Parts: sequence; C-alpha cells; structure tokens
Amino acid sequence: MGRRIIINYSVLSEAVGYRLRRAQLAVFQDFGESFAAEGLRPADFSVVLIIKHNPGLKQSEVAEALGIQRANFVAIVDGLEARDLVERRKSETDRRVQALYLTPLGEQFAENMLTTWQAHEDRMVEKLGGPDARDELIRLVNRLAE
Amino acid sequence: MGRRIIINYSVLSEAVGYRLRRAQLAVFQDFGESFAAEGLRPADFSVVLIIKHNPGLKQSEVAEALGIQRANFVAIVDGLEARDLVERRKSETDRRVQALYLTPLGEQFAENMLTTWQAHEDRMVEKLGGPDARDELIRLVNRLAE
DNA sequence: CAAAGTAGTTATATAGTATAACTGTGGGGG
DNA sequence: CCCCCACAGTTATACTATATAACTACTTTG
Repeated sequence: MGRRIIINYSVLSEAVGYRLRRAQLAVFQDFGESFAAEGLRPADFSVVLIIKHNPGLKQSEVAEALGIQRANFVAIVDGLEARDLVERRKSETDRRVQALYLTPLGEQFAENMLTTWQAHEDRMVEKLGGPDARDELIRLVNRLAE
Repeated sequence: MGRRIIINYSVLSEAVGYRLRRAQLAVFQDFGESFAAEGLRPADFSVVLIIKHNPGLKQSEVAEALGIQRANFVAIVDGLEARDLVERRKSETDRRVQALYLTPLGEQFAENMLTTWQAHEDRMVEKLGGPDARDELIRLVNRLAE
C-alpha cells in the first residue's frame, strides 16, 4: 500500500519557475485534449493562426515570430501542407522565399480551430477566476518573458 | 535585409497557454544560465531539494511528488548518485525499496545550490515587480495547476 | 564579377517524456 | 503454506521538442 506521506516541498511551493512549469503543463494538457481529434499541437495552432492573420509572410518570419528555429519550422509547415491547410508559394521577386498562405480548407479549419480554442481558453479563464484574473496573469507573465 | 514587419498575433497576445509557455521558457533560460557551471537541470534541482527536506523517501514517492514517471526517474537518480550527491539505500523492511538520502557532499551542494537559486529567483521577482506581484502570480498559476 | 549574406532545407544530436515489459519482492486468500 | 496479484525499481524503446552545422539556391553588395 502507498504510505500516506506528507512531503515538504521547501521553496518549490513558491518557486516561480516550478509553479509556472506545472501550470503550463496543465494548460497544455487541456489544450491537447481539446485538439486530440484534430491532432493539432500547440505549435500547429500558433502557425495556422499567424498565417491566417498575416498571409504572405515568409517562412522565416513566421518562425521567428513564434520563436521557432527555421530548421525545425520546415517539418511543421510540411505537416500543415500535407493536410492541405497551408500553402507555400514561391515569391516572384525573390525566388529563395516561400510565402505562406492558408488554403481555402485552411481558412475553414482555422474557424473551427478558433471555436475549439475559445472553449479551451474559457475553461482556463474560469479556473483563474474570471477575465480580470486572466488579464492580471497575462500582465505578470509578460514581464517574465520581457 | 529583414523587412520591417508588423505581425498580428491575434489571440496569441492574450492566450493563457501561449503567454505562460513563453514566460516559463524565459525563466528556465535564466535558471539554466545560473546553473550552467554545475550542469544542474531543473529536475535535478527539484530532486535534490525534495530529498534534502524529506530524507528517506522511496524513489517512487519522490518521483510522484515531482510528477516524474518512475521509469524516467531512474536516470536522474543515477546521475545524482554518480556525482556523489545522492545515495540509494536499500530498505531493511522492504527489499524492493530504494530510500533516498543526500550524501554529505550532497548536503553541502544543496546549500550552495539554494544560494544560486535564490539569486535566480530574486531576478524573477524583480522582473515581476516585487514580492507581492510574485505572490499574486503564484496564486494565479496554482489555480491552473489545480 | 566576386564575395558575402539570406531562405529554406537536410541531417543529426540531445533532452524530455511516455509506454511496455521484465526482475525481484511482498502480502493476502484459498 | 502456496499461489496469485500488486508493487518498486529497472531496462528498452519510441516519440516529441529543440539545437547546431552544413548544404543548395539565390540575392545583394563592394
């Protein structure tokens, strides 16, 4: 049988990094469950979102905006292109560049994606105690991320 | 040349998961730089800390307390034992069990570790705007992590 | 025009995490 | 008392995320 143990967490109880990490894992857990059917990971979500609102950006611009290295970004775009959500279009003016656009299917997908995401986000906001608490949290974590 | 681009981040600007993730990466970045010399990862830190304050716990108890799977915990303890910071002691009453203790070197290491950690934590608290902001952040993220 | 720089890609390495299966041990019910 | 099940730790394995170097193709600059 599992002994009933009381553990002294010492400074972990109030360590910013540790508590932040645990919270982030819980949020991503909920995100993952929300998008299990679509097989959409957080990175995919953010990429689709950025392309939807900034069509025609270069691959490297989207990657940099999201803090993803361009080398690792290739496979992400490959995946989204294979699902016919995103299209690479070679620039006429600079043939090195791949400009990114949502396909018509991608636009439609993005709508549903945002609906699913909003439900996820609403759950998080409720856990936090409402929109004011959410705003306060965002304000605080933004200070950590500069 | 890099075009001067203004990117529309849409809901990412205020998405709990995304902002939390970016903040956590920044905090872990600082943590990593703080402990680069010691080659101590966040998981190692938390394990040493828990053993220091709860000597004699079973491996599986420490692992579970930290949300680490027991299979993955083996390598972590192996590493700490190889550095002579942690000791596995077979329980007399249950020969399946490995009870964990800090070695004398481990106790000493833990002291220095906590000093280094406090400097890191102080930087995070300063970024946040002081201890009250830190307390508020902890309160909020704890709601997300249940 | 040559040299340097840029965009995307490929290959590769490492860390973190998840699962299954195994060994050795302990405990409870027939 | 033995048999079966549960548990602790371990090993092997796989998958994801991330980081770096080097390559190709192309553009810009001196």
